[in-house]
Amino acid sequence: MNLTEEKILQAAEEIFLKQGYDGSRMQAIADLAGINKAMLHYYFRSKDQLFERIFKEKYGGFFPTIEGLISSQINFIDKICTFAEKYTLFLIENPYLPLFVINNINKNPDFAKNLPLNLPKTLVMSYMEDAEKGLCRLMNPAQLFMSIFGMCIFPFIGKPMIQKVTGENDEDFKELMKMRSNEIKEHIRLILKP
Amino acid sequence: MNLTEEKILQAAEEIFLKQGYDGSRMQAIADLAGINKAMLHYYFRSKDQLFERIFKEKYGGFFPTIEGLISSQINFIDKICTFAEKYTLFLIENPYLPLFVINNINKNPDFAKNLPLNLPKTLVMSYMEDAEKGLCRLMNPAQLFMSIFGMCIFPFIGKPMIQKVTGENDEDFKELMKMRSNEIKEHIRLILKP
DNA sequence: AATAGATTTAACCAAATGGTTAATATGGTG
DNA sequence: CACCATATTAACCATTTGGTTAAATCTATT
Repeated sequence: MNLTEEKILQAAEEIFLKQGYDGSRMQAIADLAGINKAMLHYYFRSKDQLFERIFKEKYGGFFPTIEGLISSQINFIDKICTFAEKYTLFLIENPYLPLFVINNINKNPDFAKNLPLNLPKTLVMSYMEDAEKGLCRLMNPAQLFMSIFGMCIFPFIGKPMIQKVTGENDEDFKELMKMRSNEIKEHIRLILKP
Repeated sequence: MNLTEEKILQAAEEIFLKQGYDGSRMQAIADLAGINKAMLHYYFRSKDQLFERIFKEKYGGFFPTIEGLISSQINFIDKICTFAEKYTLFLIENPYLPLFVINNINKNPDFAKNLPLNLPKTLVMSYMEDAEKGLCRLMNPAQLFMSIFGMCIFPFIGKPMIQKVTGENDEDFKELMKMRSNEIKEHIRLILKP
């Protein structure tokens, strides 16, 4: 992979993630990459193709696959708590990802077709097993996972609002997020305790 | 308020809410309203002003004010549960609102300045009072409210993904949402039980 | 009916934007 | 060096888009 191509991808990622497809300008990407606009088309033909390249690379990470964890044989509560922790740490490093992915799937629901569903499906199965054994409270798994993903994702899509309510600056917010995973784990345990 | 003006506002609301500012075309709004594009500028001068009109009208509803409820003297757990129920019902009727508001506040954080903060602030105070009395578990209120709002909002911003995972159609999804408020109330009670 | 003011329309405009092209530079290879 | 493919650039193009204008139509008041 050549240097120009990489500079373009890096710039495109930054612009597309923050501005979305409609809000992004090819010229802005070129400027950020420090190259001529024609290079974008030389390497990626069109805005659509450049965007799709970034999107496909990024949205797979929406349900980050933590292979070893989800297929391991530990009990569901520990498994989902570990997942929530790793997911939160992942989102701290990729704070723009949730809104980016959500927006593009809402705009073009066809993209959802390619979503890697193994993670949520494996988790649901893992939950059902333990719930039937009486190891966790029984409920509709969709309801459970909406709550869990909501707790994990909301801070990152609602950051400006949260900061407005709490009056925190970015440093405070990062601190709040560091403590977030412990709090989520606690909430999950309370919800699932039989 | 004259008829043309109302038709414009109705069309603008539909387009802006679903497509966002950048994705919306003045021509599309005019077409939907069934009038000439020049009328948009005649009544609202510019796209920005038309958008701001819609946004200000809509985003106040992100924290729907339920005056009687938040200032009532019932215990916090019942109060927040009732709030979650009413909020969910409100979102079922306004499913595009969360993503719309979130996107525009993320794009232009200055808008957060005008957010009506009385609702969250009153709720936090109400929580602190009861927590100190030992009526609910003590924790960082920001963490609590991120979980609650996350549980309420996530289904509406993640709808296409949820449907992909569960394989549900729109009818099924609406049914799932009807049961959502009971589930959230249960989760909140479990999280807050002292 | 005549006048005046508000409303509506078709045609137009300038800027922005995604995309193309033709010419030029660059770097490796015989 | 001469050659050739690749990489890069400036200038250009067609379309889209927000916005304007001048003329036409409607509405009420005298």
